[in-house]
Order: sequence, then C-alpha cells, then structure tokens
Amino acid sequence: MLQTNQCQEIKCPIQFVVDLLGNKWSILVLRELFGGDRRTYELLAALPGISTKTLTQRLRELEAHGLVERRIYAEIPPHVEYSLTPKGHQIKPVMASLKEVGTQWLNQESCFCALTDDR
Amino acid sequence: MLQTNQCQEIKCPIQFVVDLLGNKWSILVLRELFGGDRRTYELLAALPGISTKTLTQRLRELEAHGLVERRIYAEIPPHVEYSLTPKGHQIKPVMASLKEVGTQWLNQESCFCALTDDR
DNA sequence: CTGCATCCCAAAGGATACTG
DNA sequence: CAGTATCCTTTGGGATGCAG
Repeated sequence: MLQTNQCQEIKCPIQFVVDLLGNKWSILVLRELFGGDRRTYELLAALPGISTKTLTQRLRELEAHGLVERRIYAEIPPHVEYSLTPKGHQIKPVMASLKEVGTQWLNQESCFCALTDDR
Repeated sequence: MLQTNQCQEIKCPIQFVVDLLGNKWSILVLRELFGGDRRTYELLAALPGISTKTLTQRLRELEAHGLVERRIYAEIPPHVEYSLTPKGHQIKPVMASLKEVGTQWLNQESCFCALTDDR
C-alpha cells in the first residue's frame, strides 16, 4: 500500500487544494468568513440550501486543516464563532481571482443563458 | 418559479465558478491543457484514476461553456485534440494562485500528515 | 443556539464492454 | 483512437429529530 504519506509528497499542489476545497460548499464558507467572524446560524443564513450537517462537516474539515478556528463561548445558550486563521487567509488570492474570472464570465454569458444553460 | 435567468444575475461570481469547476476533475483537466493541446488518450494518461466517461463529461461541459475547444481530424483511427479557448485562458490567475497556495500548504503540513490526515 | 445521529436520496464517478 | 452505454459503488448532502 505504501500510503504512508512521507514528507516527499508526489502530489501536485493544485490537486492538493482541489481535493480539499473542490466541493459544493468549502469555498463559499471561506468566502463568508472573509467577511468577518461568523456564528453558526449566520453561516446557515448566508448559505441558502446548506444543511446543519454539511456545514458542520465542512467546518470540521477546514478546522482540521488549520484554515478555520472555532471559538466557543461558555454561555447559555451556546455561542460559537468561526474565523479564518492566518493559514486560511492565504487563499485570499484564490478568492480574488475566482471573483474576477467569475465576474467576467457572468458578463459574457448571462445574456444567452436561456439558450445555453444546461445545469 | 422565476428561474428564467434574466440578465440581472443575483448570483455570486465566486459561486458561479465553483458550480462549474468545483468537482473532482475539471480544474485538473484545464491544468493539463495549460500545458498545450492534448489528445484524449494523453489526458487519460495524465489524469490517473479518471474514467473515459468522466473525462468526456467534463470536456463536454467545458466545451459547452466555451472554455475548451474540440478539434477533430478526419483520420483513421480517430484523432481528436482539445485546447483552451481564450475564455479558458482567463482562469490562468486562478490556476496560478491555486498552485501558489497549494505549494505553501504542502510545505506547511506535509510533515505531520500521519497525525492529522483524516481523508 | 449548536450540533450530533439517523435515514434517505441523488449525483458523481469508476469499471467494463462495445461500436465506429 | 475516441466515445457511448450499462451497471454499480461511493459520496455528498438534505431533512428531521433530539440532546446539551
């Protein structure tokens, strides 16, 4: 098997990021946190369609990889805040370029969506 | 329903890109094409694990969105080449920032994968 | 409020076989 | 070589109910 994951990684850095963030929600959660610290219910409200389960899963993953920090306030009712770590902030350029290209593409194709949009 | 997708898009540009490229293979296919035009079997070889079915699906999507061009040579056996369109080239900054941050993260965490890696 | 557990469904994707 | 069709497995993720 030799899945030992030694330091000498054979992996492509792009693939590494895609494996971590290439799902339906991770990037959007991070986008939200770039707007400042957020409580759980705020994230739920800002991400229409996400379930508590999925949100928690994504947050735990991001936390495990050191991109997000979870701060718990000893209050009742419970109070939890999520924030970006310095490592999380490193994806800022990705965010910026995504926004840039997304904006370009929206402008280019928004006017014949009715014809071409198949998803 | 009002799903009519009029020109005034409510959609976030980041989400727009994530919806299109946020899957297991699209980014990696594009990464490959940034290395130059590629034939089908070359893509299959360069992307270990991908199936012909999935590759075709991703290529068709990228083509439908105008990011990739498919050129057919009238030969036997068949000969097809895929290349990036100008629109496809627009994601270059995304590619670059992904590579940048991926490299950083690999260096940061490759040495305690054995402890933290849960996927 | 937070978030876990359960159940369940839909989508993504892999393997294989087959056609032109 | 390129691509399709079929079958099947895995995964993602939504809904709900419940506990702290």
